[in-house]
Amino acid sequence: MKEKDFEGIRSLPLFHEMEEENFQELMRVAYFQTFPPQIELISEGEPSDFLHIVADGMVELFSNWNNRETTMAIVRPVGTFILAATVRDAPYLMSARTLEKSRIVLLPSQDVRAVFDKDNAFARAVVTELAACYRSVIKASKNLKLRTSTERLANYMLRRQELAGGAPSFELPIEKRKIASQLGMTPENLSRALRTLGEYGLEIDGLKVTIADRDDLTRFAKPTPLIDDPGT
Amino acid sequence: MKEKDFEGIRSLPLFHEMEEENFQELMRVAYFQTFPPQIELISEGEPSDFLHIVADGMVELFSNWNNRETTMAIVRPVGTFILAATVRDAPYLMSARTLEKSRIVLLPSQDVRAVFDKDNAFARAVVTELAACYRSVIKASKNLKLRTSTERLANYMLRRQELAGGAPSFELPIEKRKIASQLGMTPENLSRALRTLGEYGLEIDGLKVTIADRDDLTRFAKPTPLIDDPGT
DNA sequence: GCCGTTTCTTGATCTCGATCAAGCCCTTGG
DNA sequence: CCAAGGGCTTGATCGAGATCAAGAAACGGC
Repeated sequence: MKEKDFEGIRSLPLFHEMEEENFQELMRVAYFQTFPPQIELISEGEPSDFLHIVADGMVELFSNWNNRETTMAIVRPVGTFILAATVRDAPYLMSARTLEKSRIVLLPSQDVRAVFDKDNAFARAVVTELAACYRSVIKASKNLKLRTSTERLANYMLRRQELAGGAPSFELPIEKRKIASQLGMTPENLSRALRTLGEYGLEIDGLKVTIADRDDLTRFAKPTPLIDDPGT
Repeated sequence: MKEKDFEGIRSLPLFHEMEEENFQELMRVAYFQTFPPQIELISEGEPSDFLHIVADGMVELFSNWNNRETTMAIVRPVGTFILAATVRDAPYLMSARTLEKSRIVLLPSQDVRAVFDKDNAFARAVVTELAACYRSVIKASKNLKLRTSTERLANYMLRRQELAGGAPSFELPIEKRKIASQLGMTPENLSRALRTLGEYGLEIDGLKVTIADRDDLTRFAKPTPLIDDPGT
């Protein structure tokens, strides 16, 4: 079981170029754990003892303030989270919970920092990864500040369609309330915004979305790589 | 003139620990330029040819979409910007303009990447800096999603007071319209929110702010290091 | 298969914030 | 000194989104 995970982790850009010896060392000290759904893995404010890797399942990153809560991101296999806190040895800024049964790999932060110090390829990969994380949050921030909720939803749907392979019909990956929270809106509002997007050829039935005319929706959504492209 | 700047730059965490030789190399290939106010230094979407350092003056980072514009951050001496784009060799996600007469140091991105590859101390510093940038954007995002505009303003004022040394009276560093845009609100709304904060002991006259009772304002603002602390 | 829970939806209402418009004040340049 | 322009404030109105409430649909557990 562990060996299967090794491959997946090794294939991540973050671990792909590092020395085999150092990779093995990290795997040796790693904890492999399976969690049921709805388990809070970490809480914001706690010291960052582990770098987390989602080997299987799905994890939600969220934050609280003054009895309000918001979803910051969803992490899917194979992805990592809390890299920045690990690097800086600072408290977590977000909490994390499993959304479904998930297999999580925990790398002790101090070991990650130790390998970082002696493995240049790994150090480079950490920098590249962090820069990517930074840019994706900047994009999320632009999305929030420059667009209305319906515009955010339209672009979200276009992106989901791409990730699903481009077919006119596809399934939403998470419940709508989480999508709403991620997009900075209420579930009620999401419902209404979906009806609004019907005017631009978007049909929804449960979690199944059908985009009749992509061009039509695109004209409304006005996507730009400087906000919507996950890679660059 | 240049030598004076050297010290300021060298004192930055980003450049402080690197080899003197490599630092000198970077300074040798750097461009030192003074710009008048309101000059657009870079535009989002352009390739990232230079890492920028604000040696003197003030620079606004902003973004546009669909005829809307928002202020993302203000960079003050001595601070850098566009580090993530430089590292990834990816297009700028934000534009930048001078707000006042500013002296800017431009480091060619490829030289920065070259030094990064051979100087471990610099590489480590880049990672630390990027992690800090990432965390500050996450905080900004939480601020936007979890708070109302008046709550954001109250916390902004508390932070400004700290940065000004803690005295009851202090001056705002930029025009209110920029503050409004940074906080994700309109100038009109900022004006009204300031009046609202009067109920909690905040007085404003032009750019001069007086906080009569910090505890009172704090009870309303409910600041938390997980959103408002710039350092951690 | 049924019950209880939770999510989703829809409608009504309200609040926050945006927009539009006008007047004031300050700065800047002639 | 005056005129022009821009930033700031204030009021009125509008619109987006939040909240409250209730019913419908989906899901999970026994």
